Parts: sequence; C-alpha cells; structure tokens
Amino acid sequence: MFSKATEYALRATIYIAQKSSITNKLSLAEIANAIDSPPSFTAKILQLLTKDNCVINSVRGPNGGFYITDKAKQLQLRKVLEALNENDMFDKCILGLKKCSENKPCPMHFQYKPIKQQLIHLFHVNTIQQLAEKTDHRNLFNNDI
Amino acid sequence: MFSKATEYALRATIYIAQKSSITNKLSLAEIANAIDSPPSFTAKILQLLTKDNCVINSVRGPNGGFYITDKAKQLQLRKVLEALNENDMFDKCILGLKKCSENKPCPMHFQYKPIKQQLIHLFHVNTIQQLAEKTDHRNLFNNDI
DNA sequence: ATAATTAAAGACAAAATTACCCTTAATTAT
DNA sequence: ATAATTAAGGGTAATTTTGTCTTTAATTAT
Repeated sequence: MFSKATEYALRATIYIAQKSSITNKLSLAEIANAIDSPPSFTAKILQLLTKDNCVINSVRGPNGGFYITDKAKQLQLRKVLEALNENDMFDKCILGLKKCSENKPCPMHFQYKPIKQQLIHLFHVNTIQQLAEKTDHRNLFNNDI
Repeated sequence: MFSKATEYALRATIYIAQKSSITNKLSLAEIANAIDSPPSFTAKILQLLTKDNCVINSVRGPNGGFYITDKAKQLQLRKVLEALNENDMFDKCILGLKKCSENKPCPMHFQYKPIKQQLIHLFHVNTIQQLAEKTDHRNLFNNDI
C-alpha cells in the first residue's frame, strides 16, 4: 500500500506523539528501535517531517532529539503524507491511467471511487493525536511480545 | 497503490478480454501499444499471466498472440493479482506492522478494516468479463483523444 | 521443407527505493 | 572554553523494480 518511507513516517509520528514532549525528546536511536526501522533511513525521514516544523520538531545536542508540540498533534494525519510527497496517492487511478476521470472512467473507476474516498477520509479526519491515543504504546510497536 | 507490473497486468487482461478471441489473437505489440506499457516489460508480465494458462493463453507463430477463453473470463479479477504474487497485499497492515491483528491492532487497524474488506471484495466479486464490459474499449485506453 | 512470424526465456541495464556511513553543525553539560 | 552528545547533510552502497535486448522455440503459411 504505502512505501517503506511512508510506513516509517507514520509509525514514527504516532510513536513520537505517544511518548515525546518538549521536556522529553526522543533520540533517533530510540525511535528507530521502537518502530522497528533502519536508523539511518529513519533519520532521513525524520528530517522530512521536521522540515519547516511541518509535523515534528527537533533539537540537536545532549538531551536533544525529536518531539511534537500539542498544536502539531492536532494536525491531520494527511500532513505526514504531504511531508513525504505522497499526498496525492489516493487521487490516482487504480489501474494507473493518467487520464482516468468521471468523463472517461476506467473500468474500475466507479467501484473504486467510494473506497478511494474512504481512504482520503481516513487521513483527513484523524489527527495525529487521535491516532496516538488509539492504542496503548506498550503493545503497539515492539510487537515481539 | 499497485506496482507498475500489476497495473500493466490488470490493463492487459481487461484489454485482452475486450478484444481477443480464439480466432483473433492479439500480439504483444498491439497489447502494449493499446494499454500504454513498455513492450518488453509487458512481455514478462504476459508470461506470468500465461503460466499454466492461469489467466490468458498464448500461441506462438504467425497469427499467434494472446487471447482469453470464455471460461477464463469468468475468473475473478483476483486471479490476476495471484499471478503477480500480489494477492496478499490487502491482508497487510496499513502501517506495515508484521504482527498487527485483531488482538494486537495498530492504531489504524479498526478504521482500515472495512476499507480493506471493500478492496478485497472488489477483486473477489468482479470477474474479468464484467470489468471488460464496463467500458467501451474505444475510450478506455489509448486515452490521448 | 523452408521461410516468416510470434511468444518464451535468459541475460543484462537503468532507475528508483531502501539503507548505511561519515563529516558537520548545533547544543548542552561540565 | 571544552568535551560530549545529538540531529543535519552529503555521499555512497545494496536491493528491488522497471525496462531492454538477444537468442531460442514453436507455429504457420508458402
């Protein structure tokens, strides 16, 4: 469904929203370990999420790390996809046709349409905070228990 | 959503179902041109669809090419995904967690679940024939009009 | 039989994605 | 001030996906 990059971005964002605060920043190492992702690659993705403080914030140096503000927690989950430039993925034709449209629909167009809209809805209605609250972090990730 | 390979496979299958018959086989060149895909890569994909005659059939030599039997047209669209080994893609966790389940759901699990089921439904209820009939082939592909 | 045509098969190449490493910059604690 | 810590940034490597090319095998028309 999503690229690895997007999966890691979503997992990292949710994890950071669950565990971080301005006074308790999370290091790259902790995040990557918690969400089971390769640290170096995760670093690149966290950079994207940090650009212009679009989703999360970061501070360098001792006791530095990544965190998210209460305000940013109110952002729609869609912002994560935007940061990864994958926001338009749900607009695309399921058969990959460039000019699929209401006027010139592909054979799956009208059946896929309501599903597509629900997928968009999913990322539009949920805030980062809401997702973070959905599950106890103890059994969310690190799921080797 | 899907890989290029899967997109081409679905488009090719639908096109072949629309235009071919045992007496009117379609060449690789015609198919690739019609569905706007790279010929050599499409050849590989058609081979997968032809393996064990799982979806389409092929005949070599003059007036040879690809076609689909009336019987195969009654197959579920899911068979195309199976041939590409992408049949399990809808079973996967949207966040990429290996052990996401009802007992140990990821934060998006229960919201994604009904959408996932509709996606599976889409490929289970539609036969190849039904999809092929959905749109007039003249304005399906070659959509540069 | 022979030549022409078409898919099958295998090797290879290009591009994109994923992953890693090293240096630099910023920040903090001492 | 200095040393330690941590993310940022750049370059590179590995892997996967996508795409190409050439040869072989099968079939047909002549």
